[in-house]
Amino acid sequence: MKCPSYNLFFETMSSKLRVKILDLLMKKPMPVNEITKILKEEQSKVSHNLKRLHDCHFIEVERKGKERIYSLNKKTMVPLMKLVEKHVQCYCKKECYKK
Amino acid sequence: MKCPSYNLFFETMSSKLRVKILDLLMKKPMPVNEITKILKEEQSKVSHNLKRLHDCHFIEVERKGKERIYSLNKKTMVPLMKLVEKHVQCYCKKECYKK
DNA sequence: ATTTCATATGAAATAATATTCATAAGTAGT
DNA sequence: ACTACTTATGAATATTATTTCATATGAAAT
Repeated sequence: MKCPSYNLFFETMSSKLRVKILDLLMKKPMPVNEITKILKEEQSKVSHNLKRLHDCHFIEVERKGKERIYSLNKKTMVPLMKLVEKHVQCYCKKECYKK
Repeated sequence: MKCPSYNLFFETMSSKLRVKILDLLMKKPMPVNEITKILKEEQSKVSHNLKRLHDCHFIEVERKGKERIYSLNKKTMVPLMKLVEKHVQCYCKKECYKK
């Protein structure tokens, strides 16, 4: 079992594609080929990026026949995304820097 | 006023030096030359990285004579760090994957 | 106005990361 | 055992980010 560092945590989150994948998995678990179809990205590219996400325990895998079903680690990801969204919105909306 | 994106948020957090700077500012606000001395890093390097942190509103500045005092945006940074720490610890300690 | 100190900035050089491509590995069916 | 299908992986290449270096800016003091 790998032990993710602070930096690896954020580095892994700092890729557009990886965040897109996480957003997708927010809806429901799905196999690799479904992710590639929806995001229109190459399979190996997606697999490499899934590996990064998995190394950080942002996602989990389960075998189902030939497929591998990836699912989100909601315990960490949901509060994280909420926190970031709050911060981003705060500094994008007028209300927040009018005070 | 710049509006940080999700990716910029995480990208900015994904640098060892920048996280070190944030950790320092967690203790107290300080000017650039104090940061450079403590971290033993070049001034311009520190300044470039402070800019990134500031663009994302992770830190704030205040002028004081020739110096510029940087301080942490604790509102976002404290809960963020706690969240990450929790996640990292969970996947580093035995208890968490024994279940 | 010029010197000094503190910090910022632009651009080239360097380092780190991601993507691509070819191929391997695993599974299920015939 | 062979084929088809799904996903993983290694290594070369391409892309992106960081650092460095030279210099600019800005504030205070003389």
